[in-house]
Amino acid sequence: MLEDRRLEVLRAIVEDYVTTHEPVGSKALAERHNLGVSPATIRNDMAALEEEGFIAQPHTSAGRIPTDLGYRLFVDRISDVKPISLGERRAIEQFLSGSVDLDDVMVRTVRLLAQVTRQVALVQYPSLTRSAVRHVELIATSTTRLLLILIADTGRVEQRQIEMSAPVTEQNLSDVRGRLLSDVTGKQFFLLPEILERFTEKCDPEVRAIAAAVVATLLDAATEHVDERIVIGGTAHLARYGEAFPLAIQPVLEALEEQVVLMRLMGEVATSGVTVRIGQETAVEGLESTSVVTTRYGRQGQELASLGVVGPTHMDYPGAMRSVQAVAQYVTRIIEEQ
Amino acid sequence: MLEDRRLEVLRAIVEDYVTTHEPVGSKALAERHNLGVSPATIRNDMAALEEEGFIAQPHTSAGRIPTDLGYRLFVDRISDVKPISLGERRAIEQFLSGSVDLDDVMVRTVRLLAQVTRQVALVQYPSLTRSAVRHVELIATSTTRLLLILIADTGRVEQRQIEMSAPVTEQNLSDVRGRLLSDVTGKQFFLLPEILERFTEKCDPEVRAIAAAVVATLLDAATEHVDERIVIGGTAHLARYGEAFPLAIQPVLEALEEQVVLMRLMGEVATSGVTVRIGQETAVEGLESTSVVTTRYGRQGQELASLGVVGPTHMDYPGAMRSVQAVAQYVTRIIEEQ
DNA sequence: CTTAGCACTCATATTGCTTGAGTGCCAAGT
DNA sequence: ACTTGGCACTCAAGCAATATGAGTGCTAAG
Repeated sequence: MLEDRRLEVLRAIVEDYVTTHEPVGSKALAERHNLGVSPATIRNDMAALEEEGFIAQPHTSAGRIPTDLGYRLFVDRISDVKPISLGERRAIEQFLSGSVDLDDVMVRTVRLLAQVTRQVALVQYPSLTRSAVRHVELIATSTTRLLLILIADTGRVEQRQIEMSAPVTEQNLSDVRGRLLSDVTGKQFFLLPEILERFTEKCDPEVRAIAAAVVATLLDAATEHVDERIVIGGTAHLARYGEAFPLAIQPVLEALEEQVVLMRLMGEVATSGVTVRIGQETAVEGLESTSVVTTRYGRQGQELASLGVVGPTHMDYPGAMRSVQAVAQYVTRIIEEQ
Repeated sequence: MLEDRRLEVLRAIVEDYVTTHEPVGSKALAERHNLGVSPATIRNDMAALEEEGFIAQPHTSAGRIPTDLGYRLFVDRISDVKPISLGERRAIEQFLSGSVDLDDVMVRTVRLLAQVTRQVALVQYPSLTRSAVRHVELIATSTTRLLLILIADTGRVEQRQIEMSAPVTEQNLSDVRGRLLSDVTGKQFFLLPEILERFTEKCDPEVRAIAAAVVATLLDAATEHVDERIVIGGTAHLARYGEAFPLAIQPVLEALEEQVVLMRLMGEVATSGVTVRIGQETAVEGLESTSVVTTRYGRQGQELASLGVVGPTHMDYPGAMRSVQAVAQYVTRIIEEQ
């Protein structure tokens, strides 16, 4: 059918353009893909596709390149994401195994993802709000200084100093510590505000000052800049395009250094499946000519955070989607083992 | 004296080249700096400087640019590092104050340094070996799983999982924890191997398995990849040069993603003062056409780690040296407050 | 030792020209 | 109604020839 062949032509254009990075013409298409029709016919289809806004010409005497809309259609309707090969599977497994702690897992993951996709990779630390308290520790580092340590079941550790106006006795501290431990251990972080609401009141008057300070700090640490940390890797891949493309890398690098931007990229992700945002769709200044492929990781229904890649709009979408998904799967597993 | 004027000329060349990024000619020099001599005289001096290898001509009919050797001389003998202004001082202070934990201090510092110098900034986490144990915590997360947490007096936290073959009772754990705490609290990390050498033997036979595992893990965490973490920021500044210069940014970005390379950059630093490595002197593949300005931070005699910037050889050396030094001073102060 | 004068060099910019990839359209074919 | 070969047309990119001028080195005079 006609409509079908047009999609075939679009797919061929996207695939060729992604590999060659050069506008593709009707003749080349007819040669490289056996579409069973002549260049002239393809030209007609191309004219139609251009009319509909899926492809464009850089200049009159050049071939066509896909528009953002073209990539969109490609991703939505044409491409099929193949499962990863056994070899890749093994490589991922090997790369991630042997991590000593959460930081290590994050760093290895981002490197792996960057290497596999040959793009800039982003990995967000597991959210505190979506995980549970494994342990809380409260230590006096001097008579008026406390150190609060929060350990999540994902292996994430947060620490905060607490400055007390009056000296704290070991006994009082121990009292608060004990109550706190039994109240919060194993609980989900997002439940803490509720759970600790009446914590201070229930304590002996003697230790209320400590309790109040500790609860305040704990809630602050558990909620404030909860999902802030994002690891980036593979920025060198950006330079690969450098000269040849309108992809000026400075704004991209700048955008990648803005926590706020990254949070938006990683936050607005569908809870299931792989999210692809193409060009303008990223809605981020500096990333207008890049695409972002992300997915969530963590057990289903309790997704911890996101990871993904950022690359030029002419990236290998099926490949990126496949790798991102596979890596997310393995990270989920590794973190649950921690 | 003649020799003096030649240095003056070199300084003028370096300064002009650093600001304009274009080869500077004799005429322009005579106009912009009042050297009191004519362009012809300057040409003679330039010929001599070129003979000695301090400057070079990109091509016959162009002005001169400094060579690595020229920058070296400039840094060693000519430039004077002015103290930072009160405004800058305030800005630094304000930027760094209000950090909630060590991670926060590191991130803020690297951003600050990148912003002030407009270069790529590197900040190394405080070395464990050079700091002391503030606290050790040992927690059972299941009957056979322990979590060891190390807190340094710099605020740095390390954590490790310990997998036991046999179940561990709370009492035994408490025993080991108590001994460990009293043995290591306040001690310098580099003394730990010695201190803990006979730890296991001194324990009750019942808890020796635990003790052995804990000590092994602790020593591993305290010594193995001790200085590995380095924070990078301001990579977008690299792109500023991008097109216009032989500074291909890909190799630079690649080098900056290699922990080993970074360690070499940050490790080989004079214990006092600011270290400047120019071009080839960096002895790092990918950084041949960049310079690295680093210094150590931390109390004198007990330097914790290094920080610095990486930029093109035609950077503003006095400015970079000044900023690096100033930031190091403030970081030292902030970390000691932690 | 300094300086003016001058011939020389050579990267860069400009211009005009050629080439050819690729298109759009039309008329003929199935 | 779609497909296809033919053909005129467009225009970026490459190339050669030329012009420009910044900057130099050298020489001879001050």
